[in-house]
Amino acid sequence: MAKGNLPKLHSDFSVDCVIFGFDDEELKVLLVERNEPPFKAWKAIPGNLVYDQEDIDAAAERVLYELTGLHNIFLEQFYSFGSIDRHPQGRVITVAYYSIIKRNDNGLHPVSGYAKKAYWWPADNIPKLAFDHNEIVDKALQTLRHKISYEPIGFELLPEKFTLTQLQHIYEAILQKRIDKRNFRRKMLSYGLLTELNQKQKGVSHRAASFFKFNKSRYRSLKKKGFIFGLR
Amino acid sequence: MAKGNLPKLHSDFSVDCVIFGFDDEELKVLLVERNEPPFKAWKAIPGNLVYDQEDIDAAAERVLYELTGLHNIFLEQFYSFGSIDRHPQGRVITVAYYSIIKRNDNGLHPVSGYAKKAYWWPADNIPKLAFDHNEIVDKALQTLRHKISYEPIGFELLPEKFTLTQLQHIYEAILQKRIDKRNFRRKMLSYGLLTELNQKQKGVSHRAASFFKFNKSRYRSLKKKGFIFGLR
DNA sequence: CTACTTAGTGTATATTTTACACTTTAATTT
DNA sequence: AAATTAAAGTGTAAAATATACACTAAGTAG
Repeated sequence: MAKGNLPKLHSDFSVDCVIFGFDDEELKVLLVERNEPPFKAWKAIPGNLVYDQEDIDAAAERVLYELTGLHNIFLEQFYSFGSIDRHPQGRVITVAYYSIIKRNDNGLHPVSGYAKKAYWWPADNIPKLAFDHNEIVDKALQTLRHKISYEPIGFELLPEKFTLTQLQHIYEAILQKRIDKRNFRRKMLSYGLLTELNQKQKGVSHRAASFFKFNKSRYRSLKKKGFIFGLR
Repeated sequence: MAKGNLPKLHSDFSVDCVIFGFDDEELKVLLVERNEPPFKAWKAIPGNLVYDQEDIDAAAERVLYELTGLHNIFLEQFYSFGSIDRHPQGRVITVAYYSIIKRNDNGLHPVSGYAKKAYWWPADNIPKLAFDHNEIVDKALQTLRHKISYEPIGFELLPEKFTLTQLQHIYEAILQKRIDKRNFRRKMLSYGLLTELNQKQKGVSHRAASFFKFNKSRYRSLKKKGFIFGLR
């Protein structure tokens, strides 16, 4: 695996997965503690080498599952990183994915051992990471921030039923700006894709908010006709 | 290189490059004729295996140079394709780039032999291509169509000096819709990024159009402040 | 029953987008 | 040299969208 003096016609490669979550306050990124020599550091979500029998999308799903115990999660490839010297152990090209998950209070259920030491970090305050992982997380963040302006990915961070205030907080956290409550609600409701449920919050010490759900299948059919769901 | 029965920890990989051009009428894609057995077909721009000593971006630039004789061209990675069976000769993951070039009447000056048989095809009428190259070209087109809505990539298809009508034709070709001339001009000029030159077309049998140039450095500084140049 | 906290709502103004048709200029034709 | 042809270049009104802004409603806690 060490770099040879003659060109080799193959390289190792891996998938990396940047995982975003939201805790009702701010956007978070899941980072794992790297304990292997030669140094100890945080790193972005583990890459995994990909095997010959596995599509890269499937490899990314596997990595995500091993870390979180979750299946059927929003997961999208966003860039591949291939500088010669990006990895100290030799040439490793990585195909990077980002994932957006709903954080529930049960926490994560990692399947494999290496994923045990994973913690959420504020997206706007990422520590120094191993290798080129800061670059990867940055690009994932850029992608997420851009994407929310033309696709309804905010809902991926929320449970099935959510309040408009929760949704607004997500847009504010991702777009990094304050949004007017009335204008936000008007805009979101104008698309006709949110259904108000006959349910309200319980146990809150103030007026209870209505729950809504997002009509995903209706969105998909509108999207085919050129409709854009987004907010700048 | 054939698929083994046991997992291998590496795979071959390549870069592919989808090249767009514009001939004052429509958007074109450069395709090369594939003559190697076992079959003959058009394919998207040649992938090339990447060597251990080469960054993937550099490899893409090299491929582009070999095909066109051009350097310093718009070139951007957009997706990686890694299905197990995408290539008949075994597992090859490819990092795909798209490029936008100015077509001048000199034509192309391919450097390497394999690129001699390259022809421009209308982007909306691509023939059946080898491997998964139709998928790759489709995704490149989607990327281009999306990108033009928030970045001034149209200028990459034009010479230094261009008329507003040329520019409009590019937007129409890429966005696949008619645009009102007055509204288009007003919008484009409103950004303050086009400088009208003291030069006009010559030898045209109608009123001669003014030439303009695009102020790229000014655009870059505006972009840093959050400015978006685009058209939907 | 009072205080506290967040949910929920309307309107006026500014900005942006859209739709639309004629005059100007240069070369070519007669 | 006058008429024809072809694309360049230009303004305005209406519609749609985005923005700015402040109070009332409802539920809980004390």
